[in-house]
Amino acid sequence: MEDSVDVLKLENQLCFPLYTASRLTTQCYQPLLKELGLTYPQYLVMLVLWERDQVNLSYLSEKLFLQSNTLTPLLKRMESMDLLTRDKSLSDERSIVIALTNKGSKLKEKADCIPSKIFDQINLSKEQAEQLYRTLYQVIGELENIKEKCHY
Amino acid sequence: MEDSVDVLKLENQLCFPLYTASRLTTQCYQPLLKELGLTYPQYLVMLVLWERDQVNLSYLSEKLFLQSNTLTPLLKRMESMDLLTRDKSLSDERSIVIALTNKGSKLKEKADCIPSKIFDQINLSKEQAEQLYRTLYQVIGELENIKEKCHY
DNA sequence: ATAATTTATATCGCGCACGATATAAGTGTA
DNA sequence: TACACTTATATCGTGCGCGATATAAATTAT
Repeated sequence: MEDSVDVLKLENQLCFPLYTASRLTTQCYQPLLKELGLTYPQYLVMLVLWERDQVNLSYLSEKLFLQSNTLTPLLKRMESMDLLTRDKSLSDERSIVIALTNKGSKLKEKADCIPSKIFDQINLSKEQAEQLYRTLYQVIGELENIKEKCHY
Repeated sequence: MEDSVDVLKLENQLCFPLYTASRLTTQCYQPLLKELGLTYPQYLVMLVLWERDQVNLSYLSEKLFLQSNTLTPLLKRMESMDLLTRDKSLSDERSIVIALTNKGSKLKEKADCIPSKIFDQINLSKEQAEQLYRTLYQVIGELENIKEKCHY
């Protein structure tokens, strides 16, 4: 970041390359995920469910930093794709349980090769990637903290 | 990034925190940009135009890594907000010239305080921010290169 | 026990973002 | 010169993503 008089120059913004890198990486996923019939946000949902099946919407919301207004339609589409089911929880009727179908579970095998293919395209060294990872989660932590404070 | 057997664990993905940090930072802009009547992508367009007025759509496309299918409606809305004008180029009728209005130009003054406010929220050290910036542009460079190659 | 408050999720409206495609103008080749 | 090809932008359809709000169930307070 150059010491520039004009703070409003595009090249002096930190969030713009963040936004752009995010979009470009998501684009890289598209052809790979197309073979699985998934969009990138759907893929993220699957990652969570492959790791822990039968969760409520809040759990997905917490893990993915996405709200129900985004997740509800997204999960509905995935249900219609027979990847998962959405049922009311027995212990709390306001809550829904999201569970993988067999088809949804089996999709994991096809997804196995994706992370390394993406990583190859990004072409960062392992050290750079780790540093980037840590910084990004630091930013996320900061912004999540701010968000929680704003609720009071 | 942990050495984990399961490459498909959410915590082992690099692009997910990238995606999330991008979304969260964009959210931070919202209340600030709301006062200017702008969305984040519109703000980016303004950054480019404040720096260099009277450009064609391709220029914006190149600078912002956004395509015409995104930019055309976005610019149209900004034209209707009287921030800019879109006119056919005299030298090439396929091309349009996007120029700031007085209202659009003056908005820069109100935007002046935004970058520092955002930077404060992110709360990275200057060194961390610079490192992040460099790495992000490195990723962008890599992925843009791949994209250009895929056109052949 | 009842009312007030909170919580889990859904709905609504709008602005992107993007793959695919269309349209018209400009350029290159035979 | 005419045709083939390329280019600049627009259109189309779909899936998010998000601020704002609604609905119903659960919890808390009185």
